[in-house]
Amino acid sequence: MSIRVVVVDDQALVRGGFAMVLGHQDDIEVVAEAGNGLEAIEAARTHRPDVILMDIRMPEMDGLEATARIVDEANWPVRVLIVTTFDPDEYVYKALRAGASGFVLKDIPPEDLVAAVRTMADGGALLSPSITRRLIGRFAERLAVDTAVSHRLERLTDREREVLASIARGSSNAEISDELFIGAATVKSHVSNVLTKLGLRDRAQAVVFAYESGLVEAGDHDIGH
Amino acid sequence: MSIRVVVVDDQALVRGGFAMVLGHQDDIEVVAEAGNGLEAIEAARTHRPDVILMDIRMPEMDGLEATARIVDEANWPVRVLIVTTFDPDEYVYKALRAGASGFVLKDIPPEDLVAAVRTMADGGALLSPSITRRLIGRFAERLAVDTAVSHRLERLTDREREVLASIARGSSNAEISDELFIGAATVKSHVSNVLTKLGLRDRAQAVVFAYESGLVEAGDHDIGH
DNA sequence: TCCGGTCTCCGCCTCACGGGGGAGGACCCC
DNA sequence: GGGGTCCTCCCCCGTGAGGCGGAGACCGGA
Repeated sequence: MSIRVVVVDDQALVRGGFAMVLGHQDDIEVVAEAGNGLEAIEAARTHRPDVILMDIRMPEMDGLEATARIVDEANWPVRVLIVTTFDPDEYVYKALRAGASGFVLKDIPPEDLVAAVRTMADGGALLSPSITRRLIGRFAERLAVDTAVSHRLERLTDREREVLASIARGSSNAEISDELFIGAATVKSHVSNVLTKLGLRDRAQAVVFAYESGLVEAGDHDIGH
Repeated sequence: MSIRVVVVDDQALVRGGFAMVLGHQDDIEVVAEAGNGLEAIEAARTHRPDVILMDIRMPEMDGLEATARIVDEANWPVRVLIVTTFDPDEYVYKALRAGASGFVLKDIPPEDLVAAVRTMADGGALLSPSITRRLIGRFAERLAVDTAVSHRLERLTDREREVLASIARGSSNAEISDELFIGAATVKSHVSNVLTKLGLRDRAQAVVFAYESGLVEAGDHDIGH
């Protein structure tokens, strides 16, 4: 069972180059090529490939939009590898958001591209080193901020941190009282202490602090209904 | 100029294997080996390598602690590649937090390890495909949440979104009034509308919403002084 | 033994906050 | 012209929130 690939790029030359490199591999078969997003969707429907090499800048419909639609409607495990000349952050995030599983630059060595396709077919994900670096950078940055600010968190007692966590969920004093099984007056004491120790004015600022300090993280809990 | 590498692992056999694979490359030179974190720090100081292959689980001092100290005190561009048998999330994040630039599993094919070392030396970063995938997953997840909740944001007028953004910075009504050059009464109107439209109770919950919806992101602005 | 920290709780006081309801002006579209 | 939305501003009113001071109980260390 070879890996079935569709190559999407508006430049026939580039498309041909990729197809040739991949086609020469025993375990890879280029089943179709497409010159824009619409053709890509059509090709995906018809051939149900394992992997799609997708350019971003194309006429008619760009690769991001096409990726989103293909991933959305596909009922088989298709994986999209974005292959582009440009690498601005926005493209990467949009691509990942659209459902792409990989993102590499066109200057990638042929053997690496082949390896990338195999990785994708195996269910893995892959980013260009420079892009991976930025992703890591983002994470490391956030974590660094976390550690820096968490010093102030240490000044709080365990109970006060619990109260702060409740505040950060949007709880009122009465709700915190229920959540922690303590009296309303006690909650007020704790809240006052938290605000004083952290140099904050009100619970809204406490929520900001909780998020910025990493005590809670966006996505930790649901909002609304 | 060959790439100078230090290999750190408590198992001599593993260490030897890595050293042999890397040593056979023309452009890579293994300048030292270490059996635990303390030795790693010492070796890093002495040899000032370009890349350090670092195991995590080791006696005396583990690889994460050693990585943190080395990266912290190094005044040359050293890059640490974590090479481990285990891949739980926590390790990855701790490693990146400690300052590692890469994270791969020990079952990596030799040629890939060599490529990884070269990537690191070039200033790139690298994660195992499975780990990259999870990183991407996290991002995609967050972005998905972003889009889902941002629908509700669209119900707000431009001015109301501005007010919400101010609330999310921890501003009081009076401060928002100054920031937006509008009267205090106007601010109250906007705040009321925001809360009503979003189904929230008070400004604290509005802050939570702002973070969870992606309107603001942790790290967007400073907190405290 | 006493001291300090923590957790618990009680008043009292002030006020910013938020709800309700209303109103005028600017703009746009039919 | 009329209807719609948005931004602006006003008053009244109730209450949750936060500051301040005090207090009893527990526990661990000096």
